Amino acid sequence: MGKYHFNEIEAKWQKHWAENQTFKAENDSEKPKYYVLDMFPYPSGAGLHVGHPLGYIASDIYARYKRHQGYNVLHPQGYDSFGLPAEQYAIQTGQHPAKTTEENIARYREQLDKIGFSFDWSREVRTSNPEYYKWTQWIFIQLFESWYDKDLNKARSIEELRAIFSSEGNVQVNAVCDEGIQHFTASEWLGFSETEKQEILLKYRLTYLAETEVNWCPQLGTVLANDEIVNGVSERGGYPVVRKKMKQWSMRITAYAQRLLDGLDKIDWPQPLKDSQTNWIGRSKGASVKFSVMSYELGVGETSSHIPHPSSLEIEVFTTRPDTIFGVSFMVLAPEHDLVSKITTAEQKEAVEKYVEATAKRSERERMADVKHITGVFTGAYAEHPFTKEPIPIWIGDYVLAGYGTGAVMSVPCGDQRDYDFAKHFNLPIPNIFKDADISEEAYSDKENTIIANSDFLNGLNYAEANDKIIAALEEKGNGKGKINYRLRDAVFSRQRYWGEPFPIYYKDGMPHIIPTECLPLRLPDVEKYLPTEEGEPPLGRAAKWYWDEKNSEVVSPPLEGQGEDIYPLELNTMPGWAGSSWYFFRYMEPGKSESDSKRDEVFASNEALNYWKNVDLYIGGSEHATGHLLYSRFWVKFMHDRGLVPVDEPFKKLINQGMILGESAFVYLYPSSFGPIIFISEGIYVSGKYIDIIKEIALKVNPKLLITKTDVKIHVDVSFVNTHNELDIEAFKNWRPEYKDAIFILEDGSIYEPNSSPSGRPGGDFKVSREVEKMSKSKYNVVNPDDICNQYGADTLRMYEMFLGPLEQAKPWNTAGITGVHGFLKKLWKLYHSGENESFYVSEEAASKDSLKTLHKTIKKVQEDIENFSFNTSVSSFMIAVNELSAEKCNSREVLEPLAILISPYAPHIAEELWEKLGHLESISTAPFPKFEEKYLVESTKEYPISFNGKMRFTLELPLDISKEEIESAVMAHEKTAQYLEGRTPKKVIIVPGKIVNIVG
RNA sequence: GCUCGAGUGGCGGAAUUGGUAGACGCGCUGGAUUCAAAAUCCAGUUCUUUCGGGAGUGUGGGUUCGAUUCCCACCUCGAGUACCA
Repeated sequence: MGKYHFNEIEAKWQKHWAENQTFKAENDSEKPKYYVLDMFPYPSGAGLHVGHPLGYIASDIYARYKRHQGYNVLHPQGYDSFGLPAEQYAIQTGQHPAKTTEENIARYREQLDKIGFSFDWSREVRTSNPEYYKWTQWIFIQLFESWYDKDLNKARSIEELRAIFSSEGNVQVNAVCDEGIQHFTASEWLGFSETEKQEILLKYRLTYLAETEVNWCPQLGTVLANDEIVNGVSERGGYPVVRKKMKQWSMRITAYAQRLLDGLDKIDWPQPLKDSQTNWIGRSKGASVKFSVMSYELGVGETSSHIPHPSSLEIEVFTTRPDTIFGVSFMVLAPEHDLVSKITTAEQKEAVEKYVEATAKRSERERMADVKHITGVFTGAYAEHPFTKEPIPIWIGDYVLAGYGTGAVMSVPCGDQRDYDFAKHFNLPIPNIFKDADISEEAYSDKENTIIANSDFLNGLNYAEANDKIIAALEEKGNGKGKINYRLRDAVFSRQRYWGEPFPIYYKDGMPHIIPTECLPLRLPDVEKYLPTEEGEPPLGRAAKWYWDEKNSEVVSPPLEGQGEDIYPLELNTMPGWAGSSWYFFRYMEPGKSESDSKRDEVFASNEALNYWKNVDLYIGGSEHATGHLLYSRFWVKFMHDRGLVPVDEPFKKLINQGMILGESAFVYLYPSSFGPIIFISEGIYVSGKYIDIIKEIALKVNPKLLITKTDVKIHVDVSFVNTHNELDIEAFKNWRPEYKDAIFILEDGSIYEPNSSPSGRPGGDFKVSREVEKMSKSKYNVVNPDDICNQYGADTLRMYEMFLGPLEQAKPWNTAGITGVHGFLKKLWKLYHSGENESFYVSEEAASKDSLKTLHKTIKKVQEDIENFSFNTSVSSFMIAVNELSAEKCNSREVLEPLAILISPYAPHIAEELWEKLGHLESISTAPFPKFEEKYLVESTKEYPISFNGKMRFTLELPLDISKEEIESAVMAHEKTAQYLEGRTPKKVIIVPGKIVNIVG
């Protein structure tokens, strides 16, 4: 009875919470609302490891704390269940991803339930559920049906754009759209065919089709992510990968660049995260400048007939330093730049093509990171300097990336280090345009302290003056203008994959058309194989029925030759992972479908729900989402806000990043002997090097001539075979892999392992492994499973230990050995309430001691501050200190033990509920008011002053707190130890900070 | 390469605004209890030392009566880098 039976207690309360729907959020409540959300988990086949719940535990503590504070808390959970791993698994095994996803979710749920989270599961969402992705498709259609009005600075409906075109053409329209759209009048517009109109409208839509560069792997017939490419070849299979242009759906996120930047000031996010979004968006002020390509009559070299219209070609560059334009001595285009093939001369053709081909094999990241190898090729062509009219050689170089800016740079080697290095390497001129600047060794890039020289009308001006003057001159000449440039690129939205949302799009006369919203969801069709088709089309190309019958509004089989005139092919790509996760937080606001008032079938979320919950108050997740999910969802929310779909324009008010929990991998050293079984070497023997002689002895019996050399081979061993003392369970290890069955083990003491005769009596007691901290992953065999921890120590122990490991936002290694400390603490806590006979439950109704009340109140203060600062690790320490003190004081009064149970309940909810019930309460502890801190219990009358000499603390002295500085000084100077440390010197100065410190200088 | 973050005992980490460095826990050492083990309890545990002391928060400088904390330069590790989620 008296013992802490965590397994029974936890099962009992988890059942109680589920049956009573204790954590169900209300959409209609007198209480203030609070919305706590975790980043969407992807249900992987490996299940949860102890690193995953870290953030969930933190947010759960916060959610429970807020309930104690009297809030109506929404704390939901669901699954981001579309994604690549399930598809990869489907390719390997042929199983439908829906099936494996379902299984993975069931496993996740089971694991999550064991940890005792206070989730409102009635609101669960799954992105791969048609009931959910219907609305992802619906939002896509809203984007398709919208354009961005720069004058009003918001998204508007395409219908309004059509109306403008019909009444006044497009000349006055100030929109974010494709480049180079021709102007037309209202009457011209009305004269266009529907297909022509669609073609034009597509250039304005917020989601549109565009040619974008991708990593194409011809053998796999698919596009790869950068991290699926290792050393230029595919991670899977090792096939070559090339950069290739492909027509894909894009999202005009660049329309929102400035608003995404401005919005950062309104949200409470960690500064590094804001910084990374700021840098990602990359706003820079400068000028766009056009350089004409020179015809050969103006340039040098032979005349060349392959330039179609001499001087009509232009290279547009963006520069942040237009003031340095007179320092331009060459230009560099990205090898993929459209103009490259048009301007390259016959002599340079071969070299250029070779270079372009070589560049196509390099990844963007590789090109950015590699600054050591300077490469490039001269195109043979020249551009005309807009002011000096001098010819400027045009080069191509892979340090210029096609997707950045215009994919071309004007190179000013005296002012930019990369240009400088390029010029030095290829022996190009480096004209100096800075007064008194030394550019013999490196470029001079300081723009604040510079005076422009050798620059015609800019001579003698500083950066700001020159900048303004040159922009004015460029605008006057018509070959440039001041411009704000963003590094942010439009987001590619197509994936050549199966396991994602189908686009509600079909193609008619080559133009995309949307499926009527009442026909949604457009369900993902079945395919017999999850690979691309033989023609290199995405997997949806394999679907038997994947055509749209416009007349009957249904998905049909492909039409036979000459038949089915209203039947059109459906889009074969699917949406990316971030589609479903860009709006899911709104779905949770609407009650789940099991509720009678749920409107989930009619709307993505009802207005009442959206207006009640507004935005997420606290969002916890990893910083790796900084520029993906967290930027895309802000974009979608701003768009939805523009179109009046949601009342807020930022999704997450406060955000906290949690760090990664790392694993402690175990390794065994291996000698790959050629003369017999594999030999494994215990850590100590390996480190000392003594193993060589031992192996020689073994080898001697086989063949005395064998040469034994050192080994540095070590392999991962499953951490479940290793105990907390780093000792390997040899028998379990031998059974792990058939090839280890007959292996020889050299033990820590140098002896050879014999089954059943190990010195310690247990199998393999004396074989040690080495440890290393690595990412926790299945492939490293270092995964620790939370349900194992729950079974052995309980969920409350797991929750507290995860918090105890260290600061929430930092990465830290998991070490199961340390968990006993936290578990012991919970046992001690239990004991505090079981001081009766035979360890039975006992609390007294008598007043608590002064010391106990002091312990309680300093703990209330600390824990409250800690929760509000997300410093959960330090509050676990405070609980330990509190329980240690109360145990020493033999405290058993209700006055202290009752508030203590509430205090600890966000962290260890099961034991808290159990104690609460034993204290005589019938209601769950989850909404009991949080204890109130009272200063009066903490007031001190004296202070133990540290007395320092020259900043070094030497002794302490207890003095009343209400005495004056002078009194402190005389008390300190009168102390015998003071004289001892002064060794006869007279102090130069005595620094006294009342209540803090005394420092004697001299 | 670029951007951001982190370096404190054997280990995880603590230290409110610049004010007693190492709280709390693990591990380790010794002891109590036990036939024994587990569990539990008690004491000790930064290093060094001639036992007076001395050194000490990645390295080297600086500011200050006083620096883990502020400033400058550097080193190492980790994360992100646009189709992993």
